[in-house]
Amino acid sequence: MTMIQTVAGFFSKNRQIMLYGVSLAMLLFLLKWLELRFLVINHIVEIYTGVLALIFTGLGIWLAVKLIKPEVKTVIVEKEVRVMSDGNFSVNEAEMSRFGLSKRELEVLELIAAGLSNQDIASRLFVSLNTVKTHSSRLFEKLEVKSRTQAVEKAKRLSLIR
Amino acid sequence: MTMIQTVAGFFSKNRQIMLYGVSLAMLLFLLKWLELRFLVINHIVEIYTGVLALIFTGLGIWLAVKLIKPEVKTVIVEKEVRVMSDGNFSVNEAEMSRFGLSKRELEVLELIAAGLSNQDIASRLFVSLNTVKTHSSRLFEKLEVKSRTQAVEKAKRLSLIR
DNA sequence: AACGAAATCACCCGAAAGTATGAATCCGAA
DNA sequence: TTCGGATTCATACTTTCGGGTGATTTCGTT
Repeated sequence: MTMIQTVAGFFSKNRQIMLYGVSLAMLLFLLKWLELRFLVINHIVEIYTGVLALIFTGLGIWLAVKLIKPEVKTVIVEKEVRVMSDGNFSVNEAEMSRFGLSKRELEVLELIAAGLSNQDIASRLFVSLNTVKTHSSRLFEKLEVKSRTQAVEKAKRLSLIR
Repeated sequence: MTMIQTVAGFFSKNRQIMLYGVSLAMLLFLLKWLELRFLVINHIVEIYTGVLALIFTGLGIWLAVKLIKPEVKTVIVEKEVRVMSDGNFSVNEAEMSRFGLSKRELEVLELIAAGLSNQDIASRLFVSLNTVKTHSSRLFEKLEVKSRTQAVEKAKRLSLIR
């Protein structure tokens, strides 16, 4: 902020200026009134000065409090966000050979795990339904399971598929 | 921090103080000049008041700046940190309600995912096969799938089950 | 007490899945 | 070239799954 802008900003705060003027006027009236009644003439200047000092010191403090910008402190908090394990690791080659699944059987297994029906898999692989059944039966034997759901469960558990 | 930076920082942080000081000096000069030419004794009170006002307003501001602790405004910025999921987090409650699965339906879903047949599930839950079929049918409707394998795939993908 | 959601069970039917057996073709290794 | 595994397909059969409908009971809420 430049000095020009500071000055402009100060004067743009009209309410403060108004308040300032009104306060001053009222004070002068009060002083005049007091002068006529109670205060002794030979101390009027000191009293006047003291009152002015107090008032304008207070005004200055009030202005400063209003104008000073709060210091901004930025705190960076690390927030843990759990994400799916990104599956970048490949399928378990060791377990792969252990069950002796053929390439085609593994392919069928993956499609079964994706939730496809045998007919869907047949269409996808351009083979007959019977072929898919044969493959699935054989891979069930090799995995020692009795249904496609068990096969998927075991295959995922052993990371044969992701 | 170097001396240059310190001084620069001081001036930048106390622009308002500087402004008041400069204004005061200029005003005094002006008054001296005016006193020598036009204004004399008959305006001394107003001038004195103005000068006092400026001085003590400046004093007030200076005091405030010196004594008042700057308000610290704390801004918290959350930074997301990706971590591998270790499977310890519970099922997704938000998605849970989205599908409106009942307690029993979720139970059946979990057993289906474990690879059990409907008959197995019936035995495990001590209910009839028909009951399991009803539950599974209803949960398939709610999950908008057509088979147990698809249900398992979707449920695991959405963390409805682990 | 009335209500609605949840849970339970039954029966029927068609579709899908799985088993068993046999067979043809292809392809890489011995 | 021969052999065996892999792949393909077929037919027949059994089991399981899933949809549809209807009914009863339980239980918490109003």
